[in-house]
Amino acid sequence: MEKRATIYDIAREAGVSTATVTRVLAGHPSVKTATREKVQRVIDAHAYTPSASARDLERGQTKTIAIVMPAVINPYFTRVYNAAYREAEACGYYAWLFQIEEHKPIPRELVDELIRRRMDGVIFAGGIWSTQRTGLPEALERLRHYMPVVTICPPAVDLDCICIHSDLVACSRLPVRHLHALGHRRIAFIGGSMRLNDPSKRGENFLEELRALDLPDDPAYHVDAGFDAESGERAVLRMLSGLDRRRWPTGIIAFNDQMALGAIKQLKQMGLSLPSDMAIIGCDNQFFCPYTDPPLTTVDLHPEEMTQSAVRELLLARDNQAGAFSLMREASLIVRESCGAKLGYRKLG
Amino acid sequence: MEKRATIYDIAREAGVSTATVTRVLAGHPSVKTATREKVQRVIDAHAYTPSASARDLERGQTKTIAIVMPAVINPYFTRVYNAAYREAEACGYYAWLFQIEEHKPIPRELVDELIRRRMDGVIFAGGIWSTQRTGLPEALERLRHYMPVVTICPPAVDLDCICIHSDLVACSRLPVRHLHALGHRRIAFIGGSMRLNDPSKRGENFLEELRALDLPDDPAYHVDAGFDAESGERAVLRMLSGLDRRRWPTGIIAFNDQMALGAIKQLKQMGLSLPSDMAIIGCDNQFFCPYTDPPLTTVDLHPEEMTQSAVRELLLARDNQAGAFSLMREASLIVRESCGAKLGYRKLG
DNA sequence: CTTAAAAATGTTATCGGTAACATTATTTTC
DNA sequence: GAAAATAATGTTACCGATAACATTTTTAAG
Repeated sequence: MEKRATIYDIAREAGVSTATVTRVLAGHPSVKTATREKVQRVIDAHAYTPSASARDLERGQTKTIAIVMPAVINPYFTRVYNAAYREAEACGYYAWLFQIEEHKPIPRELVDELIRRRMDGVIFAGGIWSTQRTGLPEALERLRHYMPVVTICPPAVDLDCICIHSDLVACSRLPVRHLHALGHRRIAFIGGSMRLNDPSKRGENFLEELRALDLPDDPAYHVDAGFDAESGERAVLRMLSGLDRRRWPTGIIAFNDQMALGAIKQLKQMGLSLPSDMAIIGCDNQFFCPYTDPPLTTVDLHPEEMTQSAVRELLLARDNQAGAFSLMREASLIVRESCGAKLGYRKLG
Repeated sequence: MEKRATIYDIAREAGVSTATVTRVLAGHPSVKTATREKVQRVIDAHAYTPSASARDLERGQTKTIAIVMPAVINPYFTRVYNAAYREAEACGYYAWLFQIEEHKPIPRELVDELIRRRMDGVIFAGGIWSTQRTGLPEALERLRHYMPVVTICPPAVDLDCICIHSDLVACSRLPVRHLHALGHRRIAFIGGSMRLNDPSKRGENFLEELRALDLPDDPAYHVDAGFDAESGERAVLRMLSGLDRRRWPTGIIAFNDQMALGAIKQLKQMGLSLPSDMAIIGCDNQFFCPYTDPPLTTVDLHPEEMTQSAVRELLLARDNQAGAFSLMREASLIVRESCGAKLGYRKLG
């Protein structure tokens, strides 16, 4: 690779000092037009681009924020990442994604790397971590000395940082009430169960909603599973095959849309027709929801808006030194046809 | 934020020189055990992490490669990104994703940023760019002076760099032959048409396959569209509504799985039953393919493997100074049920 | 035409590491 | 026990920018 021109080369060739070159680069006003043009010509001639390492070293900042998330294979995280990238860009920053494994501790090495690379801030996202097992609090404790941190995840125990999250109570209430309003009485939940120490408490919230409506909270109506489509299949199979047909639920709420996808397949395979024999609701409003058969009713957590707030608050926190606080984003039910209703967009309190 | 400890602080406190600290950091053998331990204690006490900016500046490399791609909203690119991240990590590098807009020119500002940030290499990915309009050749010309470049995209005109691509002829041949073998004679193609100056030539290849098999290459059998599910819907509607029912194709090949998703919905909406009334084939083997109804037969381009090669070749190119060459990855047909066949996995020559 | 004020430019310490080279301490060898 | 070899550590120039401060040039004021 070629030897790069440095600011000294440019200064020498333009017959000025490096300070003047810096001024031209920064668009500083106190440079004579003639000088500016002369320097600019040399810059252009060499296609000179100043070294970010050198600048960062001197300035003590990198104009870069880190996003730490589980694999972007999951479309939800794809949306988070995209929103972060765009918002950062709009604020004159770059976003850098660091992937972690969903259910493993955050590697110490990664935390070090974020500090080494002098990130101007970090966003941790991940709705389904168990904060205990991932060691988020410890990572946070270390990072907070060096950079502001914002999390996009359930407001779990004593995370001493800015926390953006969605209304996870509504996230359970909306679908339960929707099904209830449509006449369903036996409602089940698949995935991300309470037994997994799920900080989002989706399972617990689900149960509470059932109780609030005097519906049966039969333990057979919620089963553990992974978070992908195949888990959805398995969960449905496991639940229904263990249950006398007369006790089958009439509606199923899935932890996310992928699981709903799998559930739909399994239900059809068992000979049920949807939505008449079984209603189903997903979560996340993924791109494929309008294209399932029947189109999937789901909950939208508005990850883009949450992420946008996260980036803004992060950048604000750099200056303000603001303490910990949390911000909640409401959830919306997106009604399609998988519950038999065809009402367009609608919110339930 | 806190003042960070520097290598000088550590050296002073440990009563050694900075060189010794550097040696301890690098695990250099010629440090007495006692000294090493003493220094390490101070390092640990301060949780000292050396500045990457300073190191990069001195070393002239960043241990970072850039991936430049259209939005990762598209699951295909998600897979590319993931594979790149993993492979880079396995090689001791970090991967940094930079997003661009699919059909707009690569911003000059982005190219500059890659140079400024002293990336150790760049991978451009994107199957569907028109290289002319994106200005890839120009970007490449500028970048190649500073870092090795690898593209994962159709081997378009005179890209003077390492180019990894999939067998795009097979990508058209496989589905056409599959349908032909199942008895289909009127076969249509939706999306990414030749009129768009598509460097992947999927449309052209499709036509050639038809001709090779003496099948009708009626222009009504291929329609332009975008690349998402909605485009698939529209494309099918447009094609079929413009065609006398007796001339309808019996099989449709979609540019990608999302389009196939839309096509399926539209076909069902028109009252057709799949696969008996219409066969359909997608491309990319996305996660949702097994979950469409019927499960979608598709082509797998093996993006993960391609990307892995891309990263390896890129890192190799740093040392070897190797010239331009290209590497092709074969495509596989993944047979499910959307064409009426249920054969499991199978390849067609 | 001075002189003060303002504008333009230059000088240089600094950011935090690395590593070549120099120096000092410790062994080894005879 | 002195010289030579080796091990351990220190000194310092350098990487390529930035910006505070100093200096020179130009303009304005009297």
